[in-house]
Amino acid sequence: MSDEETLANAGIRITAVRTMIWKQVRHQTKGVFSLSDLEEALPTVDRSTLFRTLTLFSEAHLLHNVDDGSGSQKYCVCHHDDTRQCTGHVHLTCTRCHNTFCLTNVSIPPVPLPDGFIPEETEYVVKGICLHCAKNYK
Amino acid sequence: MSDEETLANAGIRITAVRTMIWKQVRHQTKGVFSLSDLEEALPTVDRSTLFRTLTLFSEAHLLHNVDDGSGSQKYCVCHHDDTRQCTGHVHLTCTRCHNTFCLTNVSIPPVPLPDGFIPEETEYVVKGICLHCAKNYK
DNA sequence: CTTTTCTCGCAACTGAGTTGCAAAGTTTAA
DNA sequence: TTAAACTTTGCAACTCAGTTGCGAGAAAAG
Repeated sequence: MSDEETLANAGIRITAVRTMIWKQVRHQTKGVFSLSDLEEALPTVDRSTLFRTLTLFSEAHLLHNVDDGSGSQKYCVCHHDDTRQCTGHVHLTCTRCHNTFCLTNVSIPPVPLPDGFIPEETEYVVKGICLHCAKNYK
Repeated sequence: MSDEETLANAGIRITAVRTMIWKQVRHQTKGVFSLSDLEEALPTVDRSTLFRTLTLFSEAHLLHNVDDGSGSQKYCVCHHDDTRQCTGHVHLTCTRCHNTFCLTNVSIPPVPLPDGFIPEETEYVVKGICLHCAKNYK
């Protein structure tokens, strides 16, 4: 499926800017990225446009939002047809390089919740030092 | 133990402002609070002073920091002598009233981590609707 | 081809966090 | 007890991420 088809299938109108953003988002190395990461990669596109486009993609379930506790919103490409599969897994955040990684194959173990609380979404984030940083800075 | 003794025991120099902040922090109703909450409760004290004092208390293990994914730093009074017991439990965040609650008796179930990753801290946050909001807004 | 609607970039603003600096307060030591 | 040294506080200013209003230009509809 081409990039344009992916957007069209999600009900998103195709423009040059949106296609460019989608290509960048799909082909970047980081699994989880922030608005600032994207800003750096695409300096010709305005911050507000990036923000609005990410919001659009997120609402269309092409991306999902990740709260990694860094205080800034992160995004991650959905690789499943079912959006529900995209959330619900564990994330790792490196306290040195500040990258966040998805453990897509590790789902979040459930915990008992108090009666009457209606759960909507769960975040499980492990902060620590990633393999790469542990090697280089040790 | 008096409020002043608590501060002194933690190795914190006592001042009128610090005592005032500590009293407010201990006697407030919310379990988990933000800098803004405190600002509202103590309008005579400057934001920067509140910030520096919270950081000080946190370093002295009188408080601990909570990342609830709201994008703003939250704090919570430590009720244990051992700081380690203060973290490691599950938090609930209400998406309606934006309050965060500690489930101090529910510890975070471990997950398998990739080899070489050195864990430091784990956040487990369940977002949803709290009992109170579920009743009132249903 | 013209009208209507959508998209984009610019500028400006919000809110949380943070810092430099000088004034006020506290401690130390003569 | 008083001067010097140090600490704490408030003010102002700044950063950074996110967000919004608006007008110009692009795309779609008729």
